[in-house]
Amino acid sequence: MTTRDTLVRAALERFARYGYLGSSIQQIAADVGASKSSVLYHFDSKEALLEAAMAPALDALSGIIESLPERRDDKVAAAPALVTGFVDTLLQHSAAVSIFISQRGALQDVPVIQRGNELVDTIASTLVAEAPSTRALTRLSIGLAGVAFILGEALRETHQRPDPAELREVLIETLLELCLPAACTRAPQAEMHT
Amino acid sequence: MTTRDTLVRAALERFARYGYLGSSIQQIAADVGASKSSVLYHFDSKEALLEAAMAPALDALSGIIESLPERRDDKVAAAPALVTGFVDTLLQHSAAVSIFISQRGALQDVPVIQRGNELVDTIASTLVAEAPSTRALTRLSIGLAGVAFILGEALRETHQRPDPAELREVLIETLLELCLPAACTRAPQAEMHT
DNA sequence: TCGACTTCTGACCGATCGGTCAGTACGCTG
DNA sequence: CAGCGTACTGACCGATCGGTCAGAAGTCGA
Repeated sequence: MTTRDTLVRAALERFARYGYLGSSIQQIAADVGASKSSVLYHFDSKEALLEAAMAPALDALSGIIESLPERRDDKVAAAPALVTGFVDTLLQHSAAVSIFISQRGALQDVPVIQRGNELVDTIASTLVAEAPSTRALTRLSIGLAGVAFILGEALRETHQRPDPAELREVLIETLLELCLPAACTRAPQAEMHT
Repeated sequence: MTTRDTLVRAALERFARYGYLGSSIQQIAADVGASKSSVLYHFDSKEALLEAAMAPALDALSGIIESLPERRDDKVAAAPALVTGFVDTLLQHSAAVSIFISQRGALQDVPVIQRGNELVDTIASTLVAEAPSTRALTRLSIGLAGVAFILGEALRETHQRPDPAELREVLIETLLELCLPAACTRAPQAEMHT
């Protein structure tokens, strides 16, 4: 593995755990036994390092939504496979996903974050294209943000690590449940109208 | 309104929007037309300012879980009212909730964040006391994190602001759905075992 | 052996950070 | 008026930040 790749991995972990603003180039360099100058030799700036670290995840998600419009037959039937692939991609890039979800507010001026925002907008508008109700959009947001949060939580060393396979199944199932319109009615609906 | 209260409000908004590490005392002071020294006169440190800003939200949530063990009759029947009160509290303190959820990783050494962590642990263990399965816990986490994310998103000026009343209902309904064990079986379960 | 290129480093720079401190303006009480 | 506590400020401090730069060390082909 090249020094550059090592730095990207270290940066990804640091940024996910302590935040982009909470991580210094010095610390990332120390993590891999290099100097701050070495980091700035491989990457033009701290932002460039963040971009290099986030790029694979963004590319993977871009790939998913590009191959999306092909299957147009039955949305409900296609949903499980779609959500499964989506969750697997999120799991593969959990650190980057966690960085994006929890820090996109503070980093709204960073280009790579803006690219992520556009990507999310595309996903959202695609998934709820035919029923862009506030309700559907909100449920989808809860699902995506919740899943991303779990991903970020899973890569911390505290608490016990859940079984990855079981986690994957629960994520897929829950996201699917939030994504599809509620087919079966809930029993007690509280005192809400509807 | 006293200068102190004004500063707390400004800090809450800054911290939620740009992150604790992304906000300087100088900026918060400028938001209210005061000087940096004035901020440090009212609060011993930047951490103390964060604590003062988060305290009302943490106190409110503490109040909720303290009044929890009283109703022990039927968990399922009590859930709607409980979740409703919970969501309303989160809505009242949306900025603080957003700060906590998205920055608790980067601020894990800050005492007020640790207090929040303990609070969340208490809530989680209380809500899934009788069925502490990974599944139930994960679903609950997704719901809480998702709702908190929506809250943080709602207080940004970008995009259109959704109808508060409708948002509240969707949040309650969705959280309730994720909280209660799935009473009715989903139709297509994909190619997962189980 | 001699450059040329890549990789990497320590020294250094200006800016900004959180925080300290001496001092000022003001209102109240005696 | 004097004295005192509250509210507030500008000047200043050390530390750390991201980033620049000149140069050292190694490799490689001519």
